[in-house]
Amino acid sequence: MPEAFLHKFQDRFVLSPEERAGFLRVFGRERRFEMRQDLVASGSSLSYSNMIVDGLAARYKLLSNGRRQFTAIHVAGDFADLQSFLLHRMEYGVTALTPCTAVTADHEALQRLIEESGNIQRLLWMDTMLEASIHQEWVVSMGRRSAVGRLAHLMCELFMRLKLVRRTDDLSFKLPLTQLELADVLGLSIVHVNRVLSELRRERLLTWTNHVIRIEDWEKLAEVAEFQPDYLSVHIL
Amino acid sequence: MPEAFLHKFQDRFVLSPEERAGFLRVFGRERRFEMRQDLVASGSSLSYSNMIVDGLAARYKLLSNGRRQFTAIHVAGDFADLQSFLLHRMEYGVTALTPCTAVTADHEALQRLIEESGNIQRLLWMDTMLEASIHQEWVVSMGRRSAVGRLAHLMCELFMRLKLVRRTDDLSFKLPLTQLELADVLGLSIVHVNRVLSELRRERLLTWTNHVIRIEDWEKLAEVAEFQPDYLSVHIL
DNA sequence: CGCGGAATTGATGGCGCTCAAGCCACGTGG
DNA sequence: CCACGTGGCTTGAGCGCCATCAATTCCGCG
Repeated sequence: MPEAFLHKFQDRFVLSPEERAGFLRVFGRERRFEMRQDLVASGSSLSYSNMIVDGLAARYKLLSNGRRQFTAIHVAGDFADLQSFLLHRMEYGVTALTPCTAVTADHEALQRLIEESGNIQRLLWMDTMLEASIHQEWVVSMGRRSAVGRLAHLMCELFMRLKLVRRTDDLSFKLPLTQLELADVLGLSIVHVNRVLSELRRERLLTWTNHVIRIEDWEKLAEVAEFQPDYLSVHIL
Repeated sequence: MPEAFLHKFQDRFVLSPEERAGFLRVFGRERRFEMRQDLVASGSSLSYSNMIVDGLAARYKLLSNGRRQFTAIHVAGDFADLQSFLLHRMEYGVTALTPCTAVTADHEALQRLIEESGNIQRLLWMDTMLEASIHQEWVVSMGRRSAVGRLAHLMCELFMRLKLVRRTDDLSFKLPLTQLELADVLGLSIVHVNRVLSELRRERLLTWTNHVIRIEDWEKLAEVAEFQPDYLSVHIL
């Protein structure tokens, strides 16, 4: 299942068969998490990192009087906490947004793998750079996009990322979040998320029923979002 | 001058004398940029990367009808566009916020260096992870902090980062930006930045005169900002 | 059927935006 | 020396987006 990770890089990065095998071998036991269960607590130190292979997980930080902000959403093929490998101490928590399964990469094994293959280290480095790109785009969203644009942009992004790892179905994908969680992703209030959603529905850009997002009008949605997929290093669709 | 880069990691990461020498050798000619001159244009491909050695630079993205959002501020010791090394195409612009000098690291030389020393590749990887941490904290700021908290937090962050590379003087540091630029960093309007600044001044938390920020009350400023410096992987002050 | 969590809708208020005007410092040229 | 232009800062008025609070309604599930 960790193959999803490799899908993200498509033809941009090819490993030799041995590297590929070595990479896949680094992943150990599979663990299952309930919705809302934390995979990793903020402040902890770990001897392994988690890669999501199914479901959605998210990083979050808490502020005083209960405010919460998600800083990243992880889909299949994403490392949730590679930070713990390099920086030794997590400064955010990771929680399961949906029932979610992860495989672990033991840090010592990862270390050995990297020493054998600088190529794989480069691949992991590239992955964190891609993450950084996404963070930056979120900064743009929160700073300069309207609530509608922000939501539209997130939906475009998730669609593209899920498509890369083959978790979409035509123009729709599973998104079993609550509106509260979406609010904490977007930096909005739950009530306003509701209204913005209804606006996108009214304009026939997308629907969200039974926990499934269906994009009704990709062109218009991308226009409202001012979505430029370059930052995902993707060149499809 | 690229030594500033190494300061950031303090004792967390030590290179052997040879690695250190090799690392420093990779940097070539020094280039000087005027205020508001672009070091790198969005969309370009480069054969080298820029490390800031003096002044301030910033990444930005533009949206329709003139909106601009800075996604990162770079101080001495920061790579402005390491992205071009791994991803080949810049998806943001980099501009000089102040007169600014940079040294270039040729990609081919960088490549050779990395092949010799996985340790250095690890160091660079760590640097982009640190960047990602900062981006994430910005997301938290923009999503869940008030305008006052946001500005306070930025000042705390800049102070710590500049201190690490020895660009502070007691509790003050040079920050020769305009309020417009600050607005595009914080995702606020210029008018509101002005008001928020005057509030911090009124509360005697900081002053900003002659392009110098002076923190008058670190404790209170950090409290208003809810500043937790862990994300900078710094353990001083 | 009844419960509880989530979604929706309405009312109200405030933070932060826009527009507009005025101020100040600085440089330039008559 | 003054007139003028320019760029940045400051302040006020008014408004709108989005938050908060409070009801209801919807829906899945025991």
